[in-house]
Order: sequence, then structure tokens, then C-alpha cells
Amino acid sequence: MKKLTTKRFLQTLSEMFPDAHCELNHRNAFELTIAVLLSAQCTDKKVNQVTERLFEKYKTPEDYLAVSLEELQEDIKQIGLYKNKAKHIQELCRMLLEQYNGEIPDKHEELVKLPGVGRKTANVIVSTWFGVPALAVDTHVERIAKRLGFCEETDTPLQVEKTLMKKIPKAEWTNSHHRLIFFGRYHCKAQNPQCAVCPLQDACPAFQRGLKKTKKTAIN
DNA sequence: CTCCCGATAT
DNA sequence: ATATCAGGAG
Repeated sequence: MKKLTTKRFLQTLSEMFPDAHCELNHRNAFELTIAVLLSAQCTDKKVNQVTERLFEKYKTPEDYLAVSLEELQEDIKQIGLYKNKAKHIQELCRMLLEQYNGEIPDKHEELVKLPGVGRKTANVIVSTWFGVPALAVDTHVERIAKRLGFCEETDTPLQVEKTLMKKIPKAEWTNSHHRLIFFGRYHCKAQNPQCAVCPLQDACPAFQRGLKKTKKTAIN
């Protein structure tokens, strides 16, 4: 099997998903932060369904602090992990008002101090909203990097991020991040990967190992 | 490492 | 019935 070069990988992704972008609906940095925080272990589609109502009711940090924790929990319950997320949102809003003049900071090191905001979420915020090159590694990016052999199977998300940043030019980090998400979400899916129609099949280590469970084989 | 957790796809 | 979903905190 021939080695999959970074160049071919990036070229293929750009052809498959030229318009890859952030699919979490938002109108400002504050809404983006809430949306990304809510998106942990949940689909973007469900987050958008909930935030459509949520962002009409809550427009400022003060709004989230004006209701009880229980009321906020009910408003985001469909997302899952709602007790932690509701608590994080209110504590995040309190910190924004007390330490950041009510505004979302534009620095990664400040963002990760916010409750419910870890490295991945901070990377999404700085790259998507503030235009700072970053490569957020979520469940999709990690899965793709490992299937295609860009990193070790046992690597942590941080190790995957460092490896990808070395292989991909800085100017392409944010684009590549979104294309990796689309590739993982719509093509190289966790449960039903489209190996049969994959342009990278010939150079995919996972496919060689027998990943191709795209169809049930007939019983002989 | 475990826990958080409802909705959806398979 | 089980796996997975734009993870983070303790």
C-alpha cells in the first residue's frame, strides 16, 4: 500500500468539501461559545434545534443568570449532559461579567479558564470567530487521523493536534479542521464508513485492515 | 480513569 | 439493544 501524503489528503478533502464550515448556528462570539459548549457528545443538528429557542430567550450573560439553574436545565435538557452544561453556562456567564467585562476573550489561554471550555472548544472559538489558526481535535478528527494513519492509535487528542499541526501548513489549519469534520461526519463515519466510494481507499490503513463494513455480506 | 445523558442511527 | 454524537471536570 502506498503512503498517503499530506498533500494528497488535503487536496482530496478540498475537492470533496470545498465549502466546509462551522455548522453550529450563531450570530456572535457569545452564542458560538454557548453552542460549542452544548455540542459536547451531541449532534450539531440537535444543538441547533435547541439554540434556536435558547438564543431568543437568552441574549446576554445577565439573561442566563436571571433564571434558576433548574429552569436553564429544562431549556437545554434535550442536549444531554444537561446538569453539567447548565451549571457551566451560569458559572461561565458569572465569570464573563466579573472578569471579562461581559465579553468573550479572544485569547486561547483565557478561554480555557472559562467553565465548560476546554482545549477543543477554545480552539473552535479562536479559529471560527477570531480568525486565529487552530486545529480543534474532536471525535471526528481523532477518528480520521487514526484511520488514515496520521498518528498512533493510542494518541490523545492533544497528541493528534500536535501531529496534524506539524503536517498541515498553518494557513490551512482552520480550513482543514472544518473539512476533517465534514469528512468524518458525512463520509468516513464512525458506524457506516463509505469505504466503497472513498477516493482514499487505496492508501487507507484502516480499510486494509478490513474496516469496510459498508454492507452486510450475504449468508452463504 | 469515571461520570455526565438525551436523541438518533444502526 | 447498542453505538455514537463538534468534551470537560473531578
